[in-house]
Order: sequence, then C-alpha cells, then structure tokens
Amino acid sequence: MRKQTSTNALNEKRIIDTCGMAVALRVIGGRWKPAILCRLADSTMRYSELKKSIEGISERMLVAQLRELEREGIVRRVVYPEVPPRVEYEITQLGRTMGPMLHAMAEWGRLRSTLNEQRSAEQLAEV
Amino acid sequence: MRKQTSTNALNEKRIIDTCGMAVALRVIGGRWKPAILCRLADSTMRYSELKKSIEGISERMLVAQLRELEREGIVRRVVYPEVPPRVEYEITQLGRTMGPMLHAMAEWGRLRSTLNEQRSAEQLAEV
DNA sequence: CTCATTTCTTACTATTTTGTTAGTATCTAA
DNA sequence: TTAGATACTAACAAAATAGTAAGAAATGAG
Repeated sequence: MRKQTSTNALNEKRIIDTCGMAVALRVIGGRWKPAILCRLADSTMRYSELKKSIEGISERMLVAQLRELEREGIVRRVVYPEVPPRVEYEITQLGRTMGPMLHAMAEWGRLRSTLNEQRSAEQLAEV
Repeated sequence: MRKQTSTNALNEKRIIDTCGMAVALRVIGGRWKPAILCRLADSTMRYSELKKSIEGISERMLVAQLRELEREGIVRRVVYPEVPPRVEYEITQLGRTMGPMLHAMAEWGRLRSTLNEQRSAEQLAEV
C-alpha cells in the first residue's frame, strides 16, 4: 500500500503531473509488466497460460500486475462461469494505443543489446 | 548495493535477457531519469542547473541517477578544471538513439492523461 | 464425502529504491 | 583566516516493490 503523504509519493505525483514519459513509465513499469504485455499483444490468454509462459513469476505477482494493468484500463479480465473456473485476459483498445510505444521500446532495447555485444567483442579483441 | 543471488535479482536478469522492453525500462527507469532526460535533450546543463530545474530532487538522487545514465552510456560528464568546479552533463550519441522511444512514451503519456480527463468529466456529468 | 482443478487471497519476509542529514575538497576573494 | 561557491559522499532511515508459503472458494467426478 502507498503512503499518500510520504515525500516519495509526493515527488512521484509531481513528476507524473509534469512529464508524459513518467506517466507511461508508471503504467508499464514493474518487474513483470513487459513480459505480460508481450504475451497478451499476440493473443488473449488465460491466467494459467500466462503463469506457465512467464518463467519465474509467482501467483501473487501475476495477479498483482494483471490487476494494475486492469485498473489502468490496459487489459480486460473476462470470466467464464465454468467449473473449474476459466479467466481470460486480453488487451483493451487503450492497451492497443500503446503499440507504437512498446514497439519503440523493444526496438531500442534490441539496439542496445546489439551495441553492447559489439563493445564486448571489441574489448575481448583488445586482449 | 544489489544482492546478485536474490531471487529478485535473478528474475530481473532473466527478463532482461529475453525482452527488449525490459532492457529499455531498466535504462530509463527510476524516479528521476525521465526528468533528467527531458532537460538534457534540449541542452547540456551543469549539475547545479539540473538541481535547480528539477524541483524536489535531492543531491544524492541527482548524482545517483546521473551516474547510472553515465554508466549506461546515455549521458557524458564533462569536468572543467576551474574553481569553483564546473561539471556539465550532455546526451551522448547512444542517448540520442533513444529519441524516438522517449518521444513515443511522452506522446502516449499525454494521450492517456487526455483520456483520463475526459473520463473524469463524464463521471462528473453523470452526477 | 473426498478429490481435483483453477484462480486467486492472505500474512509474512526479503530486497531494492528513495529520502534525510551532515559532511568533504578546492580555491578565491574579503 | 574565514566565508562562499560548486559538486559531490557517506551513513542511516523510510518507503515501496518483490518473493514465499499456505490456504480458500466453487463444483463436478467418483
């Protein structure tokens, strides 16, 4: 839970009020959100599929991040009244508007990894 | 300092190894990095100018985030041997390659804020 | 009635990030 | 010699985020 009056929380609020980048970071930040968004970009998935597909995530974290994404209007939770229960998660329309941003981020991430590998290779060559 | 063997740290590493988005988030994430990058995008600035211009940041945080950006090769630290000391920070070439990504993030952030305000207005209208 | 399955909760602990406060070093000018 | 300016550092404390382990609800099958 967040302490609304901590300097920490106030600082974050101030930055978010003045900087679009910070808004975006707030929504897609968090350890597992990139992994979740990657997967839901392609197809809706049920909870257990996400869990299996994201190695290392705990149920608590998966639920927590899905809930946050839902609260932000990025994913939708669809419950099928069956037994055993079935719950599917899908990207919303607002979620789709993140496409270009996510794409740009993924692309830059790849670029950086490439450059990093080159640099490592050069350093090895120097020895 | 990070504990290299914590589950937490290992999870982060695994995600970064498999997801470009996570790489990007790791580099530009952190409370104050967006604010710093916005400012340095326009012009080089000295330490004290950054401090004055970013309301609420402490010196410890400013230095820490600048150091991280420097280590990642995003900004360059230029020291002028004068008294009193003068240190300027500027975006590197690699830093410039983040342009499209940062732009996409800022744009999406603005979009979301707009939609949010509309939604609030509608909710008020319903009452 | 008991089991199995799926989708979560809850309580607790560990780790990481951020903030606070009080310094340090250097030289110049008064 | 003392104060002032600039750019930091270090030690500690608070807050936020992430991980672990156990259990709960719903219900059809056996």
